Amino acid sequence: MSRMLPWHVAPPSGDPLREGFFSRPVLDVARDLLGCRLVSTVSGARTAGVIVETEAYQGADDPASHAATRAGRTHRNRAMFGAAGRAYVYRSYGVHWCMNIVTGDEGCPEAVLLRGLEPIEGLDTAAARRGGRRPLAAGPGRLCEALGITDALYGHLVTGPPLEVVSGWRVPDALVGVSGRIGVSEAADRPFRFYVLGSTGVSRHRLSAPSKTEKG
DNA sequence: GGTCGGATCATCT
DNA sequence: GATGATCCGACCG
Repeated sequence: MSRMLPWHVAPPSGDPLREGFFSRPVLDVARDLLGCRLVSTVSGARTAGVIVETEAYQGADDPASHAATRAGRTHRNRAMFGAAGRAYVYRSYGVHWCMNIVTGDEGCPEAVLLRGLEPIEGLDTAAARRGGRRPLAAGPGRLCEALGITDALYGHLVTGPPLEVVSGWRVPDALVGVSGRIGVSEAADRPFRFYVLGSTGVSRHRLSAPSKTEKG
């Protein structure tokens, strides 16, 4: 069941976000990214969608993060330690690309995983990239496929082409859902996932995630 | 409607 | 050598 949302009735408008938007605490950025647009220009094709689901990964103390203390700084996660506003793209399960935006202060490895969006521009291109499969961009792997995001964009700033985040509508608190994180085996219960209630771009996933707190 | 197993490989131990 | 911030198709009801 989908809800009527602002971008369904009003033409998109807004300006590219600046790096200052991203050099804030990761939870603030994750929440405020809802309603913004992600625009990619890859191989001459422009595709865009409204961000409707995000997940925060909070620094070295976060055991679910690729940059947890256990792992430390590696070749893969080096972008997370860099300046805010850059893309951290990685390969998931050897199959999919997933994209984060680095937040916070340089040296502090925080990032927001983009988990879902509602495509609003370049729908034909996105559908072709997805081989016609639906949903188009609900879920981090699908999102990257629909927008043509690969590791070619690793470390790129997201403040201008080929990949940029544009301000959109401030999603009211009443429409923002908060939950634990999906697919992680540790600290999954931290309320670091943000999504737009009623949006078709929010990923569906298996219920009854295994509880990590159970003990003998 | 739902639940389940396999794909597939860069990365890290 | 094991793991994983996922997705898809098969199968069951």
